[in-house]
Amino acid sequence: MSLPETELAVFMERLRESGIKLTHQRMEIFKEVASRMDHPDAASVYERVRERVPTISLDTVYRTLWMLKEAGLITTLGPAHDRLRFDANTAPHHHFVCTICGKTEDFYCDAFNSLNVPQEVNAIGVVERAQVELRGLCNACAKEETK
Amino acid sequence: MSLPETELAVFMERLRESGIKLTHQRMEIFKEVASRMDHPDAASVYERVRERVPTISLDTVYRTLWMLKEAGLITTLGPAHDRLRFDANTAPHHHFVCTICGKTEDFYCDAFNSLNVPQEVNAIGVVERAQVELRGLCNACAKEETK
DNA sequence: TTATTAAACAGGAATCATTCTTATTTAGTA
DNA sequence: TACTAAATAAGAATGATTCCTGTTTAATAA
Repeated sequence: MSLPETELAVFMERLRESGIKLTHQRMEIFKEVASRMDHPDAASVYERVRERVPTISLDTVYRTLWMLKEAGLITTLGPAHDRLRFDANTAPHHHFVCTICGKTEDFYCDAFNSLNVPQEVNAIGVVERAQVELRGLCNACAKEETK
Repeated sequence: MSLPETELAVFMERLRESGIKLTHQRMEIFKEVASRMDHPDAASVYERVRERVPTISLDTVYRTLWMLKEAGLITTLGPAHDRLRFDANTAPHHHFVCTICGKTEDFYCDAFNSLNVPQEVNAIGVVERAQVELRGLCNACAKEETK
């Protein structure tokens, strides 16, 4: 529940320098998502923040989370902003995911195929497969960016 | 478009040994998803298969894709069967994802923080972050499994 | 080959997450 | 304290996915 002073200060500074208004709602949403070590979905953030700000809307939660992502203060899990995708490539391979358009490309790398899983993970579960996920800008989106 | 004989044989054998009926629809859906190197969503598979089997339903495509995943013939991208999740952990870390329940846990590993990205990837785009994604069974689901 | 039956199917309705629209409120500034 | 562009709340709309129900079919055995 407790949040380091610095994190909150970075958040406020980041908004100010981008000319984004610092609202009560944004403050509470950021505090909520930053204080949680699980990976909450929007509905879960909404439920919790609502205890403190009963009139908040789900739409505001979504808008704020995307804004935080835009500002580089949080990230999303899974292919960005996109729907479920299926993969029939059963050979060992890895993924490059564009953080803008969500495009996912396979690539191959022997070194990545034989990663040594750390002890620590055994406490969580049994690993069946290890994949490297590279996130960045694909060439098409990089071209857009330079405008 | 062409699909190695062996892949199709494995598919048919896998269904037979599980007592799952080999239908025309399942055959076409598997052939479609197995022959594509992109990562199609259900709607895209549906559109393509419909050219050959005009009466097929979207529901059948979904059911069949999940069945193929259950049988280990395909995988899904992103957190399993689940919605978009947000992550405020900005420190370098990695993920363990349970393939059954979709639960995602952070873990830390210095060796994984400094992976050498292969040349090949430069042709795709610019990498901003490298994360290892371990997939497997979490302890809770493993316990369920042993029944 | 034909009959039987449980499984699978098609089609449409229902659900659920996410986004959009619009009228109202508010943070930042003068 | 007043002004204004930006942000909000509420509910409608959209879009993906799943459920429901009556019909069809693959697998099996006579």
